Amino acid sequence: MDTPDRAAAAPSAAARAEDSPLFSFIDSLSPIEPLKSAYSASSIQAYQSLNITSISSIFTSPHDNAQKESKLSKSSFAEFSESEVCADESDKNKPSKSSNAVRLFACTSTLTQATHKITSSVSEGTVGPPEGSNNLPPPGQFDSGSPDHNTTPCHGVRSDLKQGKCRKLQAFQAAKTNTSEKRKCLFSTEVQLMDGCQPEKLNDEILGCDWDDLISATSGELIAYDEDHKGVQLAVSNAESCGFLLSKLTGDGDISDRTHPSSSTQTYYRELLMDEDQTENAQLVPDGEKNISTEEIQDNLYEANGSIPTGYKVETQQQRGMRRRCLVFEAAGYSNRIVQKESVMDLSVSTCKGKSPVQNHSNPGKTPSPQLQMDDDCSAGVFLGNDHDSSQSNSPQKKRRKADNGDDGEACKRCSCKKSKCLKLYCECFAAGVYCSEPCSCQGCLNKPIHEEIVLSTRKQIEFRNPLAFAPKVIRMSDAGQDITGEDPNNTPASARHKRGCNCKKSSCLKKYCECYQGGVGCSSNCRCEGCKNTFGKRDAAVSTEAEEMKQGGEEAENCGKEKENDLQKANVQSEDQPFLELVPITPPFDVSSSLLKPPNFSSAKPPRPTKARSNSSRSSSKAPGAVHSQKFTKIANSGLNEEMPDILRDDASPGNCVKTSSPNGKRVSPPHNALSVSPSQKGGRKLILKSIPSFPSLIGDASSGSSMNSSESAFNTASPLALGPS
DNA sequence: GAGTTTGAAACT
DNA sequence: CAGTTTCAAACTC
Repeated sequence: MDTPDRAAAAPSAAARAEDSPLFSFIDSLSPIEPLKSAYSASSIQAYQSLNITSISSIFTSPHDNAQKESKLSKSSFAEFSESEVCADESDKNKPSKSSNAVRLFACTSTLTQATHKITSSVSEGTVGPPEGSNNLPPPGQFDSGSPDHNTTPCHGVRSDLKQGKCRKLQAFQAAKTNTSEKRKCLFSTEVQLMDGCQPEKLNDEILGCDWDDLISATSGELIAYDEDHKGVQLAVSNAESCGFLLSKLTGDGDISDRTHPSSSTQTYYRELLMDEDQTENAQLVPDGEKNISTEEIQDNLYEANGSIPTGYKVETQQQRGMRRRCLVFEAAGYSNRIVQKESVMDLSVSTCKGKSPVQNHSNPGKTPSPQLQMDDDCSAGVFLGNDHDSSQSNSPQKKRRKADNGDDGEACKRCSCKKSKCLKLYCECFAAGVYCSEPCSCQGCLNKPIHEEIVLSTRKQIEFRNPLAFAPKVIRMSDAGQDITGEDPNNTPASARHKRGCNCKKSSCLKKYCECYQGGVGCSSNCRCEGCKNTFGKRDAAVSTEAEEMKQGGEEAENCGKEKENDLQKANVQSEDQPFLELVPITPPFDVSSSLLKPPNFSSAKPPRPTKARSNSSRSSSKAPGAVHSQKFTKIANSGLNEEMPDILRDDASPGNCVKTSSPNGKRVSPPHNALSVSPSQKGGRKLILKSIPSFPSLIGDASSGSSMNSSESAFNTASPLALGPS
């Protein structure tokens, strides 16, 4: 990292963002790194061998985290405090101040400065160069981790954190082969920018405190690399912490001036402490001190973009949005490519939420260049507005910004869970398959990327209990039909249905308590509502209509006919928790169109409910909704999507598909999990339609994850605007 | 903003 | 599987 002859690489790196080490690194941070690698024993061992203290204890700063402290999920406190707080606050467990740590910080510092420089070169005056010869605040400004803050409880290292680290490490390993030299160039150049400040020296001067503590947790993997690549890879592989520090040092601009959180964020932070952690952490975290979650550190990798040349920014924003949105994709092993497509999708489709915090705080006064314009438009803000940073969102400014963006409030509205930890379907975010994000006001949230394992396992459990738990609640066919085919605008919302059906009693399906009404669809026979007055379509009408259809469908295969008849009877007696057989088959195309092809609809609705892309699952396949409602399906398809549907989709369900299905609880039925695979034996239109579901791969059945992933990927591609394009 | 209502989700 | 409880959103004031 201190090779002088590489100094010249910095400008070129700035100019050629795509070739830059950081870019490569970020690019390598695939969220779907194979879990195996993430858990590789070697990685974990290397990490564990470091006797790492927690990140929370590392980045505890009462001042320098105005931007981020409010981002802290309360879970960060709760999680760490409950089981992982180590009472021993002494230094005895701290790793000795290692050269690695020194290098890391030095690297960070240099990177910071270099970034400043690069950024400045991109847009002069946008980000003032760091102040002071070393451009670093005095030790006092780095209260976090300072001896003064040794009272901060040192937390254990979360296993998921380790895994995440290891995963990133793997990613880095994969990427470093091609980019290590470039990184070296970049970072060596950065060293040159330090005006002769030696890393160790810098560390000694600036830290004046236990920065080794700060380093230890996040630099575990880096240290492992340090042997081979010295500080270069150390810094790069520890981009998270580097990013964190970057944001501290540069992203937030002048630390001394910005260390004091805005009142809003501070308030938020304190609310976090008081509301949830007062019983757990309040006494452990003195007022004014702040722990920085690992999640936050992850975020900082992206937030570091604030001081990163524009060329990097878009890419990392995509990554950011990716993380925000692809909760399940990650777990299911979606390819990074797919995820990126999703990101692109977001860019083109998603609502314009608040601009990125990065942009806000890192590019003050920037004169937008054509490119930096790109960052400023809504597409760029989507991701950051969608990410799980909460600090910015909680500022009135940001909220106002969101409101100004014109989208209805619901688009930005998120959960407010208090007790569910956002790990139950009560949580809209969790139910939607997304991580909680800044708009959320949840408490004790575990629905965060950092709690990925918990989230996924919980999802699994819920899915196991109810395979359709995460399926879209409402099938809006009218929008889809209009969007895709441009036909029949008279396709009323009533033609769509709430899949599971509501159970309203007092709301008469006239209020948003009613999911059908909320979804803008009429009630159906699936509903068990009383006194239905759904303006989008009453349940009684739906039932009678379906009854007629049933009768007309007498020529259907015998088994299917029987099923239908039974279904009709059930509907008529209004006592059956009829699975959403009726419309499940059409869900995918409609969802695709409504959520992906029709931005207005997208934005006006709640976070798009992820449709389940069912992959192989004996459970579901054996209980496939079948063709009980094949005629309905056909009718619907003809009315709305016939032109757009593949021939196979227009095919009436074959008798073979007439499988009566039932959910475990009798209320919900899962579409075939293998619907995504285009198997000849699964030629039923339903399954092929499901292929289009832009949804999560089933978490059920890991054994089929491979096929699941593939099929999900296929589904996703189909769902993606990119895939939907003429190409 | 606090309190109430509501119905889905979770639990037993 | 039905009844109950829990939960958070929707709603009202």
